[in-house]
Amino acid sequence: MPSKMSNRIPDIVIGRLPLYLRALTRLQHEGRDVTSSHELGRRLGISSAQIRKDLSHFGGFGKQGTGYQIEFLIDKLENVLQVNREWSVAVVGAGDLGSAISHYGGFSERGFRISWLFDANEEKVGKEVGGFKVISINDLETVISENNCQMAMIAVPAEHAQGVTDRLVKAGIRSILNYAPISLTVPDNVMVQYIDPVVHLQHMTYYLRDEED
Amino acid sequence: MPSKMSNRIPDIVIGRLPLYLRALTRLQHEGRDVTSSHELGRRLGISSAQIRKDLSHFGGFGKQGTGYQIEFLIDKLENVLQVNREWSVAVVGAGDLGSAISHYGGFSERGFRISWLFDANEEKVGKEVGGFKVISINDLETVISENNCQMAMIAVPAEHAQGVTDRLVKAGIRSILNYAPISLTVPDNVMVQYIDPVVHLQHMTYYLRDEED
DNA sequence: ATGGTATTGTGTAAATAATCACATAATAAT
DNA sequence: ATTATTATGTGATTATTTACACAATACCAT
Repeated sequence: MPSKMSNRIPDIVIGRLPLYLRALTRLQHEGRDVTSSHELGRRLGISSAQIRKDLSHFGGFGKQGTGYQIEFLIDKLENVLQVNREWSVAVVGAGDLGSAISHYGGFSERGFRISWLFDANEEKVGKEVGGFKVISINDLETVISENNCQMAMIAVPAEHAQGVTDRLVKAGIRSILNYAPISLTVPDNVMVQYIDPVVHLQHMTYYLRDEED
Repeated sequence: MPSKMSNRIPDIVIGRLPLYLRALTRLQHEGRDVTSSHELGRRLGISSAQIRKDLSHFGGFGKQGTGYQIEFLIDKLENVLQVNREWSVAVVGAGDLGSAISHYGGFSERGFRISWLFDANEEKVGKEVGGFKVISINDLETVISENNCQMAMIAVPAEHAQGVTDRLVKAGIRSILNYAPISLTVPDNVMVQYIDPVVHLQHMTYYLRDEED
C-alpha cells in the first residue's frame, strides 16, 4: 500500500517519524527545549545526517548552529503524521490479547481512543472487558461504517484474521494493526502493520550463535 | 548490532525468514506438502523473486518445476534461525504488560519459554502472575548469569527501561525485545527489537488523508 | 566587530536492496 | 519419446537508501 502512495516521500522515512516524535517527547519531559540531529541520532542509533535528510523532506525545521526547537519540531511532526487529533480505533477480539490491548493506557495517552471492542463469542457480548462493553461482531459493519472508523486492531486467532480483515475493509477501515500471527491480504488502499513478538525473537536468535560463522 | 554481524547475509533478509517460516507452518497446518515461491509471495505480499533470492543465500532448498517441500523448508529455516530448540527468556516487569506477556501462549507454542519474571515491587515478589512466580529484580543479575539466559523482554515503564537494559547487558543478555516506548542504547554485540503499537498506528495515520497530497 | 564553534540543509557519491529475465531442470500429458 | 508447463536459482540491471562532505548560518565569547 505504501507503493504508490509513497512516490512522494519514501515510506521508510515516514516509518521513522514516529520514532523521532517519541524521542522528542521524551526530551521534552526531561525539561529540554532544544536538541540537535546529533543528539537525536545518538539516542536513536541513527546517523545525524539521516535525521536531517528525513526532516528536510517536510521543510527546514531547524536553525543552523542551534539545532531544533523541541516543541516546534514536535508540533511539525504531529502535523505531518496527522496525530494532532484523536483517532478512534476498533478492536476485534476480546480474548486475552484484546483484553490486554484494551487495558493498555498507552493508546489514549498518545491520541488513539479505543472506541469499540468486538467479539464473536455471544457470551462475552454486553459484558465489560478492559473498561469497554463488548459488542457483537455481527454489528461490526454497522458500527464501523456509521462512525466512519478508519483504524482497527485485530486480536483474533490466526484462522479468523483474514475473514475479519475482509469484513473490516468492506466496512471502510483503511489502517489495520494486526496482532494475529499471520500475513493479511488487503487492497492497495489499505495499510496493514504487524505485531508478532515471536517474529522479533526468531530474528534475534539467528545472531545468537557462538562465533562459528 | 546487525551492522558488522550481517556483512555475510543482510539483516533485512534474516528479518524476512521468520515470516516465511510462519507462512510455511500455516500451509502445513492446512495439510499442504509442497508450495512455490509464487504462492508464498502471494500470501506474504512479497515478490517471488525476492523469496527465491533470500532462500538462495542458505542453499538450494527447492526443486525446479516443483517448488519447495514444506516440511523440508521449515526444517532448514528453523536451523538457520536456530529455532529448532527451546530458548529461555526472562521478562522484566510484572505490571499489566508483563502480565499479558506471561499469559500469552504464543511464546511457548513457538519455542520460547518464559522462565523468569522479575519485578521491582516487593509486594509482588513471591506472588504468581500469569503462572509465574515473581522474582525480585535484586536477583536479576544472579539468575540470568547463573542460567546463561541470553534473551529478555522489557515491560517496565519507559523511564526505567534503559537502567534495566544496562543491568541485563551486564548480566550477559544478548537479545532484548523491548516493549517500553523508548529507544535503548546497547553495545554492538547486543541486539534490540522494539514493539510499540503506537509507532505503527502513527505510521499509518500519515496515509489517512483524503486525496489532498 | 571578530574569530571560533556548532549545527543545519543538501547535492553528490556510495552502498544496499529489489526486480528482471532467462537458462536449467522437473513433471505431466500425449 | 516429445512437447508443454511449471518453477527454481542467479547474473545483470535498476531502484532505493544511506553516508559523505561542505557551504551557509547562528551563536557566543572576547
